[in-house]
Amino acid sequence: MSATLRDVARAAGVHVGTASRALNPETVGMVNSVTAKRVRDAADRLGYVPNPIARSLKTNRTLTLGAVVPDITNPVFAPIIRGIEDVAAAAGYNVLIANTDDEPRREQEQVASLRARQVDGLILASARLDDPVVSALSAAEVPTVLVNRVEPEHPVSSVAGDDAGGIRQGFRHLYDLGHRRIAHIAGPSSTSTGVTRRRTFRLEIGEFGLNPAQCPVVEAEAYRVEAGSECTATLLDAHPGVTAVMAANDLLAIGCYEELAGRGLSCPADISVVGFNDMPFVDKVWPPLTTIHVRHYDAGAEAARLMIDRLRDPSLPCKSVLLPVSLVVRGSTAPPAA
Amino acid sequence: MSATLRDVARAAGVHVGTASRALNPETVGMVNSVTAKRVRDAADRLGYVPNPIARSLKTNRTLTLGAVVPDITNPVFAPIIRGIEDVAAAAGYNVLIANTDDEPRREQEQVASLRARQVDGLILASARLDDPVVSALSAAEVPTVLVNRVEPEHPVSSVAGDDAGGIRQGFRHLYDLGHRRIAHIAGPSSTSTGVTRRRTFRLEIGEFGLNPAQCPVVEAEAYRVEAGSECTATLLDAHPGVTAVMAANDLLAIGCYEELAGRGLSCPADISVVGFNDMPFVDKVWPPLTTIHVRHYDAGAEAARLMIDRLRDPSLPCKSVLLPVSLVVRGSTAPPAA
DNA sequence: ATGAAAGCGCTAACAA
DNA sequence: TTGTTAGCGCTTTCAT
Repeated sequence: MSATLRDVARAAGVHVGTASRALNPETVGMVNSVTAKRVRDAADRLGYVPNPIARSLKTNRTLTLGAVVPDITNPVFAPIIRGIEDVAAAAGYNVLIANTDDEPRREQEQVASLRARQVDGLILASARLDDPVVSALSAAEVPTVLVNRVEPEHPVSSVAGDDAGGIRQGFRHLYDLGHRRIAHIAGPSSTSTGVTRRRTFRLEIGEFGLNPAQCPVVEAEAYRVEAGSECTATLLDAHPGVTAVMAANDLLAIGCYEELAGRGLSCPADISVVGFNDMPFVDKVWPPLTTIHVRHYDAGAEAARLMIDRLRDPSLPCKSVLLPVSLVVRGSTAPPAA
Repeated sequence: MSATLRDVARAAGVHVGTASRALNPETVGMVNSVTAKRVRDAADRLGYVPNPIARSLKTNRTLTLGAVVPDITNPVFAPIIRGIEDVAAAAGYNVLIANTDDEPRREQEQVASLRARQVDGLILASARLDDPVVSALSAAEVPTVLVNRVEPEHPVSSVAGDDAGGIRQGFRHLYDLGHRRIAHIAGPSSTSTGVTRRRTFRLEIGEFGLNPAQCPVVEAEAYRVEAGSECTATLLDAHPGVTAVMAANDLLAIGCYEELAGRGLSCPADISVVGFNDMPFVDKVWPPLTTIHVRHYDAGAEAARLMIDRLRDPSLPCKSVLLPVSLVVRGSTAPPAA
């Protein structure tokens, strides 16, 4: 096996305690610099690698974060994870990832498992609205940061894209193009993104003086392509006059594309479509999707930063960060047919 | 803080050793079943959660696996990770993920960091051909499994898609369509996928009796969209007569699309394109990409299975699994123009 | 500035 | 079957 601190101490002719102090940046000040050097040399010579398990047992900190996402395979969450990992790694933290597939029970289990593993903090991208897991965490005073989702009820830190701003930009874009019959495929009302985007859409109808009866909203069961198709079908059956649809997310927009194609309708000639998120490759579909760009990587990075700051200074208050988003105009939007 | 084993023991009126045995499935046989029940009840009552840190310190096993990928954001690697996580979780293992961005130095650092964290085994999706990291791991007898990449030189377990079979299927498809001037955009020769796919392509030229001078190969610097565009440009400049291109990967194929579009060439009317991997959304680009489907999730799952079997029984020999792949014909291939 | 020693929570070897 | 005890490798308090 590899060398232990005791081996290093012996090789340097000091006691373990001294060796420990010499090797720890925070305590090296307590030790004579020449002794410290002797210890460091011995450590190098023996290829000493500290055992974080032993340290954790003593310090009650694992330098490990838990990250819970619905599905790491989802193009929205992968960059979030990457952002978390990058800043965590830079701060000496590792991150344990868990997928929930959006099932409350799995979320519960995964969080329990991560807590059992003694993670120092939990970053949740999977929080539902009014999620009991979040209340439990907050009650247990487990450092928690929400990302991509928001929880107005509990005092937890969170970072998310500016959902309302995004919808506003998309709406204005369609309006400026001349659309007056705009539909919304809303996300699940169990998600904060779903409800915020939908609420903002509703508000915009009034804001622009459009006729609510001509601007229908239909809610998707989940942020999935198939749900987007189904909603589009419902939408078009009930409101054939719609000239544009604003989807709560790119996946739903793609589903919308499919239903449109299935009906022989062309986008954007017959119907314009706007997505949300600007996932990778959404610029390669046909037509290239006009959507709202969200900086998911930055969201993850910021969440990790919040977490680490909080860990360093537990007295820090909760903080909610809203990341700016931006409209990316591509090929799926055009003026309505005359 | 939460209850410790000592608390449980006290509450149950037994000694820690007994409590430990009673709570551990593998040793519960050594303890009187009524005592065991008493201990279990006490544990439940106190909400006892074992501290894996303490256990690890004693047992030298962390029940944690390390997974090293170039980039978790890459649609090929996300499912691999997911496969790993799912089977790992089912076996009680957690997974620590590290990204290398395909930089050898980062790979080295990440592996070192994971080893320092005492992971029980390492799954590498980032291995280059003849990777010194792999030799080091094998020399240090760290349980290692390669996924998506293969290392013929060292005795390590690996699981990968059938690269040769995939290229053969794609080649035959193009040949059957009538193509005789088929080009290959090869992956980096630092990857086993790059060299195997390229070598097989070369072999197929002979196999089908085509003229090698009319079937050029150009190597991409990396599996990236831009590289695909550049290679296509080089290819078309030097061999304007090519009627089909077989890309070593979907990203390269998409890059090929872009260069084709840039030159006003149409796919598949002017040039057919075949990808490799069948990444998510590649069926949504235009034209829908004909490609080789690889079961990445299964690859990850199988890799984790190999790892866990090996951990349970270290005497098990190394194993190399080749996953079958299949051609998915979509819209990017057609007979050559007359 | 350094040494000595206790102990984090658990497992396992040994005793009884 | 159960009790006892010695650590796993480290940090940290208390002496010196």
